[in-house]
Amino acid sequence: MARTVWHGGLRREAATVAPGAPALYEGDMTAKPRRATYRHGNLRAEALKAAARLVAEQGHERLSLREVAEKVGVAHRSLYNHFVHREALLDAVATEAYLRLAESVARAKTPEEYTARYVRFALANRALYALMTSRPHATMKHNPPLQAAVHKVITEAIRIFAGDIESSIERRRVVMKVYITLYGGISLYAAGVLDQPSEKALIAELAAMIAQA
Amino acid sequence: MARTVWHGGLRREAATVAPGAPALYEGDMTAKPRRATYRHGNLRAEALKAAARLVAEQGHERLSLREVAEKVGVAHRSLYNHFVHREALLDAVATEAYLRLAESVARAKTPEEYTARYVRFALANRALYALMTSRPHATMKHNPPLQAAVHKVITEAIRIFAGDIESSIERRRVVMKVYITLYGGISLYAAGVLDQPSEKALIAELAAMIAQA
DNA sequence: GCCAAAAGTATCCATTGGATGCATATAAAT
DNA sequence: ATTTATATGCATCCAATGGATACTTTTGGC
Repeated sequence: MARTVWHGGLRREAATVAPGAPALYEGDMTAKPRRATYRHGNLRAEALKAAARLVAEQGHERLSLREVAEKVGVAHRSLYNHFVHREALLDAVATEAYLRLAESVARAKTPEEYTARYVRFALANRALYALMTSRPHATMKHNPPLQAAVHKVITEAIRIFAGDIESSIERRRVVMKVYITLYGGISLYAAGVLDQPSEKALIAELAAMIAQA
Repeated sequence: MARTVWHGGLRREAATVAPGAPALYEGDMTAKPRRATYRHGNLRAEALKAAARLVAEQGHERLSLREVAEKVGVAHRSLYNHFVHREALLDAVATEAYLRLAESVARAKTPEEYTARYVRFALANRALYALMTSRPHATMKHNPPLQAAVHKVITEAIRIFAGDIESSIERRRVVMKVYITLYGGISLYAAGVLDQPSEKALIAELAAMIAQA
């Protein structure tokens, strides 16, 4: 068995500091853009931001912890102090995105406006939307912040689409219809299957589908 | 820039053989459980079968070429003789799945039956369905076999749902509605978001949504 | 029979997520 | 003001993966 120990792109200068060494971080600030302070200060938030941008650029499947770490200037392992694993980081990114979406749809006053806001958010942030909808349902059940964020979006849908419906069972049915249509429509459109002439036309079409019956 | 893209079962460049090498493969048959024959015989087909099973078991994201190779008893690199890369293998698996689905829906005689067959296939083969719908649209455009397989499924939908519609534009609209509803409904149901009482109820609900207007 | 292509194999590479163990900065307790 | 705990950061290691290169063995057509 080959024990090939591959030391990635390791370029460290030999000298590791001996135990009990004097002043650390003295003069070798040349090697890497070492941060001024040992503590980062706000790693979690900045990592989240960097991750969100990377997801938007390359899709969540391609997000690598190491790339995120490099962007914010820390060792990749440091991220584990704030996120138990890669999926947790993605969950956190998704949570923030849901909150932004909720904020937008909360301003809707009509079914058409909700539809428009939802669709526009999804299409303006396709990779992010793909991430949001990719979170396994099982995961959500054990991630209160994420669950709460999703709930906000749904709450607004209930307010708009089923506010005056008595039967709770019927209310449920309506909301289901809303999301089946929105999710299906956006997915197919984003995938290029629906070569609709425009985003506007898509919105109109989906709003019409939802309005039926 | 080369616009090659399908890479179906195509073979790469010739493998210039260097002369006069010392004979390996002589006496050290002890090391690994070498297959009886050097040639596998039907590697492509068997790899496809193994891959399909693995996808069904663990989802397409987790499929590893090495695992597939091990299942069929070859070196992982051998798969590259039949599939240019991992994605091509997944495309091939998806293609076969689409053909099976097409075969099923082709037997449908009514809209309700089409819906039922489509939904049942998707839910009985969730991971496979996820794979099928995950193929990037751009990929499909350059993969004739996959494209053809998808087309068969759609053709049957046209026959069933829009057979007697004159306007081609209206026909398109109807088919779009069918897939928006089916895809959205199945995705949400499979994700656990729609806690419908049963598959049967889901089918009825989706069929009703499609039938409207 | 010869030989080029087809179909395998071993081996290497870069990159990744994650585990371990240690170092250090800051807040809390003394 | 020390001491101590804990949160946060780092270097290093590891196994796995997709892919590249180079080589060997079959096989089918001549």
